[in-house]
Parts: sequence; structure tokens; C-alpha cells
Amino acid sequence: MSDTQSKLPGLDSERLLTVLAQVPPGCVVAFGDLASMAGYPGRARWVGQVLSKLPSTTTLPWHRVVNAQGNLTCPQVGLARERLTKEGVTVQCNRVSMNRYRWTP
DNA sequence: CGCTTGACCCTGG
DNA sequence: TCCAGGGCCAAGC
Repeated sequence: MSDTQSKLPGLDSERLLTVLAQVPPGCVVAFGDLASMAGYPGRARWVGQVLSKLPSTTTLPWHRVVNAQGNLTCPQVGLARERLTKEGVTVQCNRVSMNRYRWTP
């Protein structure tokens, strides 16, 4: 009840998907930052595992999620690159230059 | 209960 | 700027 933040509710994947849906088009976000925005700092790897379990029919912008190096790390790099380019994100050889999403706490 | 895998992150050379 | 190594965390077998 009132222990909303006292203990971690066992990493809610829905929480992460909610934050991912909050990311506007034309921007990209890193795994670690996305995890922090969801309320789980340091769970970058967990983010990747959740996204890897998402169906191909998902409406979530998983292609806007990149690693801290600005590289596209996903089994559908080609698809992600095309989508990002269409959204206006500058992508060069599986690597984004700018438009990096800036989350202000 | 313990080991391995994975859409990662950070520092140093 | 690019490459390599070590570390962190959770889920699966």
C-alpha cells in the first residue's frame, strides 16, 4: 500500500514499457537512461532483456533505444535505422550522431 | 542452489 | 576515434 517505493516491486516490465512509450519521435534514449527513468538505475541489461521479449507486433518505439555509445544494438538494426531515419534522426552506419533524448529530472 | 547467457556501461590504452 | 577488459544485474536451466 504505502510501501510504493520502500521496496522494489520486483522490476515491473510494464513500468519500463510505459516510459518507453513516453519517448517522443525524432529522439533516442540509452538503455541505462531508460532504466533510470523507469526507476531502476543500473538495470540497463534488464531493459534489453525485456525488449528482447517484446513481440514483433509491438507498437512501442524499441528502435529509439540505443546503447550509451550511440550504437544501434538490436536484432533488427536495419529496420531500426530505417525507422529512425524516417523520424528525422541522424543515423550513420548503425550509429546515431545527435537527437539524443535528454531527460530532465 | 549454482552456472551460463544477454538488444549493457565504464575506464584505460 | 576505435578496441579491449572488467563489472553489474536479472532470468533461465
